[in-house]
Amino acid sequence: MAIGLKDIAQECGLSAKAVSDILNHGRTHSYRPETCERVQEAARRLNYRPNRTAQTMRSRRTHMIGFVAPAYSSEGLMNYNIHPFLVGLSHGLTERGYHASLVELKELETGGLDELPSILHERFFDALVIHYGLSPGVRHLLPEFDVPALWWDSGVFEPQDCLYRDERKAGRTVTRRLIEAGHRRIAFFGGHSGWESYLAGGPIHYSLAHRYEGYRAEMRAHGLEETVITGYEKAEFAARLRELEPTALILLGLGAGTALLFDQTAHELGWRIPRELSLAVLDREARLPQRGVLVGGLSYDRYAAGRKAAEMTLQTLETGAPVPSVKLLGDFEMGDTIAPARHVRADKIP
Amino acid sequence: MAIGLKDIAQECGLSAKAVSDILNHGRTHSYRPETCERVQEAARRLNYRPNRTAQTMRSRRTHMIGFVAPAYSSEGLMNYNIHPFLVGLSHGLTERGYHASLVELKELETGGLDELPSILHERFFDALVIHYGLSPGVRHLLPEFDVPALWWDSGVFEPQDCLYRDERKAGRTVTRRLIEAGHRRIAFFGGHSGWESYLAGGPIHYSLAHRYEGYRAEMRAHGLEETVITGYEKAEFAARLRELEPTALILLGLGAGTALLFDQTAHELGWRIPRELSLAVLDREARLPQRGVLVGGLSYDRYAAGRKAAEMTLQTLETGAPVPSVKLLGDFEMGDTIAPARHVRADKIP
DNA sequence: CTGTTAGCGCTTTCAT
DNA sequence: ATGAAAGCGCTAACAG
Repeated sequence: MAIGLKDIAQECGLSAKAVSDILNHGRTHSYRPETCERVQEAARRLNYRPNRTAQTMRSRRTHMIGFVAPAYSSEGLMNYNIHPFLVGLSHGLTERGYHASLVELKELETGGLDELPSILHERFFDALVIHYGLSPGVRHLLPEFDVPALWWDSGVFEPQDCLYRDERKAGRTVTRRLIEAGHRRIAFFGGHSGWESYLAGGPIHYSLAHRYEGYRAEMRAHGLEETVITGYEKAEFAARLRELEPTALILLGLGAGTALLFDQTAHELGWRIPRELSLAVLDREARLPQRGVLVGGLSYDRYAAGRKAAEMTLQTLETGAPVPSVKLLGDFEMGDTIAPARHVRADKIP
Repeated sequence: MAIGLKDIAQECGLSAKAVSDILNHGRTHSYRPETCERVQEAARRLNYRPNRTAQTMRSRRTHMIGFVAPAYSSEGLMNYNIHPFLVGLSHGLTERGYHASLVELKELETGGLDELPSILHERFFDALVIHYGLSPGVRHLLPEFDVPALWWDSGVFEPQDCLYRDERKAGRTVTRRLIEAGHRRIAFFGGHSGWESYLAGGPIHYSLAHRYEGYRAEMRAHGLEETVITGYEKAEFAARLRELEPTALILLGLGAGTALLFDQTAHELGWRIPRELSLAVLDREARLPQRGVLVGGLSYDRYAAGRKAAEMTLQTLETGAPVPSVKLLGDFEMGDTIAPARHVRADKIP
């Protein structure tokens, strides 16, 4: 049987209250140093461990924060972007004695919710941090919880309790920086299949839509025309590059496979990156090790965002009131893949 | 005030026991259907929510699994590899009503532990899954917990309660496949700085050391000599390639920046990937979207590993006994970056 | 400074 | 089939 406060109390001939004060609340000043000594010695000797659950039951605080995110299909690919946020969140919470716990939400094809995990109904978490993938409006599919909730990158934009990167501004910023560097034929690379359906009017994660909208708005503001390239098929990609002759490509992000595709295709056309073709990403994860060629574009420091989320959550918990929403924006870097458009042939400038 | 069992009981003129049976245990068969109906209706109407903490207190089970990992320095870069494992773990646990909670361990420079987070002392987690980054032997720095613990990729190799990929075999497998494809001059690319200190006898994560050992052993078994290339500086890297003229490079992994470095340097030498230079990674994360050029090598399905960890943990919890350790190994794929060494000049074969 | 009492919300006997 | 009562380990409130 586990050792409890009572056992220590009995051992020392004290009340459980005294032992609780001394061991779990550091209220040693209320007792004789000698008493404290004796209690601590007994606790060590009997290997006393406080029972967090019992403490929770009295204090009504679990010190647990639920990180709520859509479940990943077991066969599906995953979104690594969540990781730095989660680490930042956990880091910020841990410093204050809180912990983050994962809660998966089953999303339906329709964008609705199947059923909420029962733990969300069980008065367990002190607060929730929600990362919900789908389009705005989804918020109202989730019931009102009686705990504070912070919405991160969830397509929820309200004056309070929201945290997100300004993706429209991200799109505009990268586009503007390229234009400032002399680029005129700037194409948007929306690689994966969801993109084509989006351009045809279908749904897509708000962040991607906003980035594209920002790109388009900035292009138009400069009297330039937007162009989109989709698909990863090499021959097709090469043909499209030859046809459009862009001097810069705006990318959602860049992995090894796509980097090789771009570099190899560029070489086939006799181009070099970045001399004849600049690559600018909209989402360079700030805490991912950057090795070799530095990919240019706008960063997103999700680790910092996670820490911010922790801070906001703890503040809400402390004050009992909502916190003002926070908008994030990354830093732009030219890196090794963005160069001024010195080599644009004059006849190609619109 | 929150609605409890008692309130429902009072509302329905029943005992708390009856309400508990009906609402939280599905023991409806012991009561009149009409009674059950009334209770459920009242629960809905009064918005009754079970209190998980109180349930836990009685059952002595929190249904929480601690995922214990070293804390990341707030400024540092992070190891994304943990993510798919964590998602897999959470996925496997969620299906059975368990949840994963993050616990960060403060690591000292010396490889020891500063202090354990207090939650590990508070009888909170039903079990732990530990991912400990440092060298073997560290296990004994952690105290014996009175809960089951599973060690993932922690440099702990015992017959029970361990889960890890066989990294020596990984090194051998990739090397062997390249040799079978006709390669003879196969260099090991240990990019980052930790590598040079390792070769000089310093410490490094066991998985990297094992991979290199596997490579070396397989090379020697075929009468071939190991060679190592380190560093990401382009000119130096190009010079080293020209000097060694390897037909294949074994990499720990491959990101966009390194991919560009390799492709651009290869082109400078007049080589093409994979025609004159194959790239084989030891650690291709299986659930990361593969787009564009498919990077060849050995995969590591950390998502599956996480699910396995969940399965093992739940089994331990069920049986109360340790589980046999499990060794993983990935799948080898040629991809688009590995080709047979058809173009090796005869005079260069050792 | 220290002890006593009364719960937190639920579940588990045990009795009816 | 249903109810009464005890108690999980801890702490807040109150006494002295």
